[in-house]
Amino acid sequence: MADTAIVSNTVTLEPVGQSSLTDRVYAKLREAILDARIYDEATDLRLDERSLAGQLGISRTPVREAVARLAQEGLVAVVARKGVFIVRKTRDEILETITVWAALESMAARLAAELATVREIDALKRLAAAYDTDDARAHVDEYAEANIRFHQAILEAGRCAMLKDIADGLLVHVRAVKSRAMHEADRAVRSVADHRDIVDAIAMRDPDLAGERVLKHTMGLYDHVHARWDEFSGISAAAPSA
Amino acid sequence: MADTAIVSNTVTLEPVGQSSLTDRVYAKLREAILDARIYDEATDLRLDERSLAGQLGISRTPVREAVARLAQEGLVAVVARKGVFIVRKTRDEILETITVWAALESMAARLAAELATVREIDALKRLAAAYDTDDARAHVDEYAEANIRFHQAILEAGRCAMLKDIADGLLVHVRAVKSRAMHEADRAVRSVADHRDIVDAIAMRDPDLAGERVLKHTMGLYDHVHARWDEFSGISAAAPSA
DNA sequence: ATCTGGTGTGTGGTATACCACATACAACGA
DNA sequence: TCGTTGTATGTGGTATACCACACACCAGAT
Repeated sequence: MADTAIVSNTVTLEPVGQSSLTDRVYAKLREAILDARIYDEATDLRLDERSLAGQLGISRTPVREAVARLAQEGLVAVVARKGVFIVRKTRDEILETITVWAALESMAARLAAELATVREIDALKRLAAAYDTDDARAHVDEYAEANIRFHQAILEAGRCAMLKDIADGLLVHVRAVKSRAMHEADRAVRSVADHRDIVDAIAMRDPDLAGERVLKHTMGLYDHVHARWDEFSGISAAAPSA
Repeated sequence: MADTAIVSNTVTLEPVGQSSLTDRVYAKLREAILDARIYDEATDLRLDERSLAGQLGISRTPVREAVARLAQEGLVAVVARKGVFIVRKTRDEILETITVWAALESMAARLAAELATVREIDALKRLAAAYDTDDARAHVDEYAEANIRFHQAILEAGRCAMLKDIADGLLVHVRAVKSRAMHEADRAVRSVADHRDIVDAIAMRDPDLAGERVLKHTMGLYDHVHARWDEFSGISAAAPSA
């Protein structure tokens, strides 16, 4: 009965962990799918609601709601009376995703050119300069991560939460492709140069230029995937296969 | 036992109404919210899962799943142990929505300039020419609908389903604002002119120009809302109040 | 008259049971 | 041997029951 108020009432105490089971399951599943090397052939694409509920020690209900969210997000597809399957996007879907991503990030760059603080621009400069062309060539996987962070930073500098949220939703699908494409040496090199140009445009406070450069940069990835999709069969986030 | 196959087996029979209850409830609720004049003050923002289930003659489960989808879409907000509420977007959220919309449609216009068929371009021309400035001024509400159709057509001409899907999701929130803004005579007039320019750019097969014009056009709406939000209090889709 | 505390009621959250259908496989017939 | 058909089993879809908490309201004390 006591201990409801541990301290004097004038203190604003923590809003308490309000996350529902559904939320936590959703986050867990999403993370699991994310580093599950989706595009790694032979990865089990199947999810079983009952089995998941069992493993997590909860009922099917929150699992189902979490799965439903993943489904709307396009990460999984649920087929009545057949099962829940992790979605492996087709070439065309990946291309569409890249297109949307380009649209969003380009707009963010425009906004960033107008709104970014000098502090943010400095941060961008640092991110863009962290790897020179040789570094990028040498530590490709590491650079791929830095690359993602750079683009995230631009999205954030745009100060439009919705822009970033939608882009984040697509990130899962773009990530693997991006890191894979990065393995072509010339692409990593070009990426470093492009990033520098993009930051320059933002620093010059030129929205049109910034937007255009981001657009061309991302559509470069589009062209790359468009031309060489077949080589992407069986890609994975980090692929150690003997 | 019989009547499983009504006709001979070589006939591919209809895929049957495969929509689940959840899907239908989702569609119904979405539609209901859409023409519920969300931004009409005094509209009841509350949704009751049990009551809805009762009205529809089904259990809470599909209703909950439908509500969850609407929630992720941002149309409603569910608060634990308090209720489900239709979301009335704030000024800043509307502005963000317009921004994202601009990004998507601008990209669609770029693509349309490259990919649209002559037939599609003709259709766009017709949509843009259907109302001249006087018509637009005279039949504002009617024109507002035509306006939406024009923008939808551009999204479609881009041949990027994902672009259009995401934009459709935002449409609900943009719609009311757009039709309201249209009531300022000069905006309707400018809109007609802008549309013509946009189609021209697409017809000229100039992606950069098309993208830029759509961007400026939509950001015009942004500026308008930015400057005159207060007058939007209590807007509605079609407001007949005595 | 005002404040305090308990209690009733309604909400979304969760657990559980059952359903209809899809699938695989075994049993049977030609 | 091959094809057909019945049947067992597993899946997501739906219905239902119960829970914990939020909130409003009222009784009692001050």
